[in-house]
Order: sequence, then C-alpha cells, then structure tokens
Amino acid sequence: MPRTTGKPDAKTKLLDAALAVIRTKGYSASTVDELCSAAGVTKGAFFHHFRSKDELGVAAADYWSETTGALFAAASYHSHADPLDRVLGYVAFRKSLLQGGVPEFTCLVGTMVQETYETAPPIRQACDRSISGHAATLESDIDEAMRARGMTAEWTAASLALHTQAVLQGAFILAKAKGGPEIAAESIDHLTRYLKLLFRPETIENPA
Amino acid sequence: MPRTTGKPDAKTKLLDAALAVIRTKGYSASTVDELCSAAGVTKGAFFHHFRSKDELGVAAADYWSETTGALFAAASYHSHADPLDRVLGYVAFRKSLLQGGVPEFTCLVGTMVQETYETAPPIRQACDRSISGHAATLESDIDEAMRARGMTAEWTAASLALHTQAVLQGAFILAKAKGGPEIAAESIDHLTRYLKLLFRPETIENPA
DNA sequence: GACGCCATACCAACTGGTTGGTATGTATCC
DNA sequence: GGATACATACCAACCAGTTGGTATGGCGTC
Repeated sequence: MPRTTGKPDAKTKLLDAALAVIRTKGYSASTVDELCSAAGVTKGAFFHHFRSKDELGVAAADYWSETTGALFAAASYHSHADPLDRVLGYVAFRKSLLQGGVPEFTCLVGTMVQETYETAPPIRQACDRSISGHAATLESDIDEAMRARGMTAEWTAASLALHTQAVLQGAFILAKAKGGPEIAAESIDHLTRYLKLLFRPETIENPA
Repeated sequence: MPRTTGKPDAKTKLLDAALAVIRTKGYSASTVDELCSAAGVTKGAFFHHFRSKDELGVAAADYWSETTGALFAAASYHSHADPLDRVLGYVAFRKSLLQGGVPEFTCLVGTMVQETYETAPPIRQACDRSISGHAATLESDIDEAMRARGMTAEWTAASLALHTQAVLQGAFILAKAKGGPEIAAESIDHLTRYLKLLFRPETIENPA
C-alpha cells in the first residue's frame, strides 16, 4: 500500500528489495541490514513495519502471491476457448518468462521454503499458500479439459496442476545449477509434451 | 576415509553431520558451531580438515555424490533386460525412497544450490556435478530404449534424463511446502506416466 | 626394540566483525 | 496534538575463522 503520493513507502520498497535479494542469496543469507540498504531505508523503518525478519519473510511470500497473481491474471492465455489451450498457453507463458538473469526468473517461495520449511513454520505455510493458490488457478482449466473429453483418469486435476509447479520449481533448480535458463526451457518442453500426450495424443508424432 | 580402526574420523563425522543439518536448515543457516556439535567434534577439527565453510559445502556435495551414487549403483532396477524397464525401475525406486521425515528423503545438492548459485560458484559447480553426473547414469538407458524402438524424437536422452531430475527436485519442494511426501509421490507418478506415454503409449488407457 | 623426530589429527579458548533486534528521537500527516 | 512513519544510535548474542597447544602414530636409526 503506497502512499497517496506517487512515491512508494518504505514497506513496499522493503518488500520489493526482499524479492530481489532473497531470490539472489536465499533467505538466511539475506541480512536485515542488506535488505534495508537495498530498499534505501533504515533499520528503524524495517522494524516499524515488521516485528521480525521472519515476519518479513511471510509478508514477502504474500506480496509475491499478489504481484505474480496479477501478472498471470493479466496474461493473454486465458482468452483461449478450449480449456486445454489455456493450460498449454499457461505453460508457454511460463517458458516465455525465462528471460534475464537466473535471479530474475526464479521463484521466491520455492527458494524460501527450501530453507525454512523446518525452522519457520509461518514462512512454510505462506509459501505453501502461494504455490497451492497459484496451482488452483490452473486446476479449473484442467478439470474443464478433462470433462470436455469425458476423461476418467487415475490422476486428479489438482495433482496435475501441482505437478506443473513441481516441474517449474525443479527446472529452476537445474537452471541455478547450470547457470542459465536453457535447461529449464527443455524441461518445460517435456511438460508441454506430457500434457499433449495426456489430452491430445494424436497430435504427437509416434514413430515407434 | 575413516581410520584403519573401526571408528569414523572427524572429517567423516563432519560430512555426515553436514548432510543431516544442511538438509534440515539449509546451507546458510547451518553454522560451523552447529555442524561441529552435531558431529561431536570441535571447531579445531573443522578448520583442520576444511579451510572454510564453503570448502565444506563443496566437500559435502561431493560426499553426497559418492554416497548416493553407491546407493543407486547397488539398486536392483539395473537388472531389467529392457532398458525402459530400467528407467521406469529407477523412477519407482526414487518413489520408494520417500520414507521418513522430509529432511531424510530430500536432496542435499538441490537444497544447497538454491542458496549458493550466485554467491559461491564452487558450491554451485559441485552441485551441478552431482545432479548432472547422476542424470548421466540414466541417459544411457534412455538412449538405449530410444534406439531399441528406432525413435527419432524432438528431445534428447540427455534432456529427458535431466527432466527426471527436475521433476524430483520440484517434488521435494512441494513436499517441503506441504510438510509430507504424498504430493511428491503423485508428481513421480506423473513422471512415470509421461515416460510410458513416450515409450509405450499402448499400455496407457485413453478413454477420450 | 628403545629412541628421537615430526607430520597428522584434534582440542579449548579467543577475536573482530556481524547479526537480529531495541531504545529513543524527530518529522509529518490528519 | 496525537498517531503514524520513519531515522539514529546502540546492544547482546552470535558468526566464521585464528591461535596456541596436546595427543598419537609412523619411521628411520642404532
């Protein structure tokens, strides 16, 4: 919530800085001092808005949910008539986001939950909310695509929606290990191929 | 390298402790003091064997490659005659390893690389070696399965081998976020289904 | 096989800088 | 003029790494 004036307030600046710094160095290695200097504010402002570093972690995860939620809500893949095209469009959109440096396209909550799942339950829950809430936006399209084909599968729309998130999170880890987005793009291609094989096997060449 | 006596030396105890502690709390949050007390040695021993904490991080990743390498090399899925059965057996074996608490079945190098990929290049490289080296053990079976079917695909054996690692790493993140292995098992099931659809589509029911 | 020699392995105590967090002051808005 | 929104100064605990030391075992020498 920025001030009524055009300038962002210290809280927003701290949250924006948290996204950048934590995605680059991880949560534990991101110090309060560094977050403050990256945001251009002082420690007084930090502890005015957040009672502790962990509370900022929770707020950052929620802020991440908001900003990315707005990004995906505004994306054009929702306009496809066929629900499967919306799902495939989503995955293609995710692939198109693999731009810039690794810290710029990787996921805040996937990074944070790795470090905090045992030691900071509120952060773990905030990350789960973010991932699961995002997956839920896919689930309805997947469900609709299944119904449109009268599919009765061994898997659920919910599990497939979460699987897409698993592939993306894993692709980010590979990108971090290898230092670039190329391998992540290939994994996303495999995900697209899986979805097509599940829903439209006839469109995939099968030379066997 | 333990001593000729039965007891493990301080270096091995530190490496074993590092696997447990870092998998639970992440790399940055694992302090040298905590690693030492978990290993039952003193700081003097730590800095006798490792010049720095980062050097231990590299050694831990290499140690992880060794121990997990031995685990997979000894597994029974290698005995299948059909190379595809070996690949599917590998994935089933990975699923069977989802036992115990989350820190016990998740991956050290996947956790470490998230925090260190930008700040500690030697650790990043050690994690890449571990992941890519492990994927390479799958690549030959995948390649053989492709040749046996005369497949000419848009994807390579190497990219599919790495994709399996992406799914597993992503499944671990979901397990951490949700606090249990169930969702990871479902994602591994999706991976198995993808592999069967690629290589044996006739064995999958398709009610569409 | 007793001896001196020394590298390796390890320990306890310490240090300077950093950490998350606090206490207190001040400017600005309604 | 009181609540909100910051800034400055500070602290105790903790951090990675250092220091100076001890215990042990192998090895050549005689």
